[in-house]
Amino acid sequence: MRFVSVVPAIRTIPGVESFDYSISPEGTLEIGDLIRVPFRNRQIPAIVVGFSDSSQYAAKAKNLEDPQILLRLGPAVVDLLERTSRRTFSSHPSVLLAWLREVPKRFKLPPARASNADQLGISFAKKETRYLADILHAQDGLVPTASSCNGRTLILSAWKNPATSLAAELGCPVLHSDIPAGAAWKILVDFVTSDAHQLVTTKLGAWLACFADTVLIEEPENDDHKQDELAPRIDARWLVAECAKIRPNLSVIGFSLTPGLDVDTPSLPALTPETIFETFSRSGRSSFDGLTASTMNRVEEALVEKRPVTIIHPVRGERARFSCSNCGWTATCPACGYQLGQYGSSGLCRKCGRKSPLPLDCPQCGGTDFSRGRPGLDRLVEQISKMESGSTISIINLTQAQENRFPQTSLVVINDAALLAGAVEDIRRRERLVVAWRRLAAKAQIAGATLVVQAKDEVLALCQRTMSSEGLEEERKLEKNERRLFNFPPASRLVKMLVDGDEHNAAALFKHLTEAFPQDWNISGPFPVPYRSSTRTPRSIIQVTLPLSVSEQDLYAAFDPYKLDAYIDLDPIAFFC
DNA sequence: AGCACGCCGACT
DNA sequence: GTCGGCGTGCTC
Repeated sequence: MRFVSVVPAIRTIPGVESFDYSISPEGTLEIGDLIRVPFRNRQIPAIVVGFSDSSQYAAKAKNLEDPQILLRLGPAVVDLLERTSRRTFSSHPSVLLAWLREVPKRFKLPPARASNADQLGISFAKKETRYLADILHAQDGLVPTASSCNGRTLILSAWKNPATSLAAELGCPVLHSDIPAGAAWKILVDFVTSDAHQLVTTKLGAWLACFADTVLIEEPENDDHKQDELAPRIDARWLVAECAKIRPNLSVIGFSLTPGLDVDTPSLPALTPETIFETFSRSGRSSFDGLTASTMNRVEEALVEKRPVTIIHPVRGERARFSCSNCGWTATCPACGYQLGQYGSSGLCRKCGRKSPLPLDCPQCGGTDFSRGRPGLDRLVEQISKMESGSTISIINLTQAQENRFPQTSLVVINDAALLAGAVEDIRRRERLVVAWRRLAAKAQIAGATLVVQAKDEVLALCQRTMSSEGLEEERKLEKNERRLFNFPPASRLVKMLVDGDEHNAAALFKHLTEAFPQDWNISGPFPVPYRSSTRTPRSIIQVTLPLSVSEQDLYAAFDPYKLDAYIDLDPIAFFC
């Protein structure tokens, strides 16, 4: 009797890792073949991971007669699957499901063999990151590099829209979460079976690095390369690096604007767009909410010169909060307790997204003036539309600012640069702000645009400073020093554990960890996650800080026993929440 | 009998 | 983490 072990593309808890089926001895299956297997009363895609003459499930094993091979993915994928499962503490099947998502029920493609150039014995693989102000179009930027690459090239972009425009520019397909299953499958098969091909993908296609000769990573410093939902939390950058360990012939080139704190680099690109720094002050207000008088002068000048004007307004809706200007009462979400933003005439929870009505007058003092909260984008749009030639001004939110290019020679206004980093308080806040700010400044520079930056003095100083190489270097030193002081990455290693259930649950695990882990590992928590929508169970966070000297192997061994009790994140992108 | 619902073990 | 089998209890 001969058996094949497969990893099916389904969600399972850690521990349910593979399933055995009986096969005929003269079958042609190979490790890494993607097939369909009968599972319960369905046929589901699964990858072949091993063969054996015996199985502890022999009694249950169903027989695979003439299994249809969908795609020969090969052993590198199985290796990467194994490593990813180990690192993310999620099961092999769950990781495979995250990679394949949905295999269309019917597709008319002959069984094809995925390949890469490994067998050619090429060994001049590059591993480098280039620091450039114009990461796409500089002489050694991403686009010229992609065009000059031989073989198969995978291009990783952190966001859908930039990925799409990059693909259009390169004339190649794009893969992201909004591509329908059938089309996505075809793109995937095309990429892994053709000899010379380019593909732009967001994080969900990062595992295709198994089949690339070169991987190009846009903005490797950007945390949006990581899938930060619950499970599996996969970092596309880690996946590519791991793939390069499995396949030494893989070239990996990053194109970066602002190096991460964990890398040492001699060259920090300076940014030189035309920039006007506008400090907020009481006297300088204009009649437009959130814009200073001097900013509005610039806007009017630009309109006269017929230059396009873009205002980036990072507060969505009508107001950031619905708050009484008399007594300070603030509307909160009845479901989760988080602050409500004002969207039109109703309240919208910024945490759980629930809509709820807003009172006409303050339930605490009876006041009717709710103009205390910061004015939002919708409000500004309305005010601007009343202005003469206001219709030619485009007002965009942070996501749009992040994903779109600016028009040539335009005037770009950012209302409160401090909000570029998002609203979450975290020790990484300043780092994120610098990354986001430099990204914005680079885009203005590339477009030949003038940038008007509004913020309070302290933020303006940070922005101004980090445009130059020396200023950025100084900021990096400061930041690294602070991390050392407070014992945060990259000075030490931080592991985040998310525990579901009531606080006793988390407290019990915490107590257990303090006894099980070495003395010099610092365990803190459990911190309850403050705002959860009412339908969800409570959740707590435990943080473990440990020395950088601990090996990967020891790390895996230490945390593996707890993978059923908590979601474990070995490289969290948010340190506090 | 027909159907909705909830529990609990099995999935190969 | 799901699925589905089975028991329960309600309705036609």
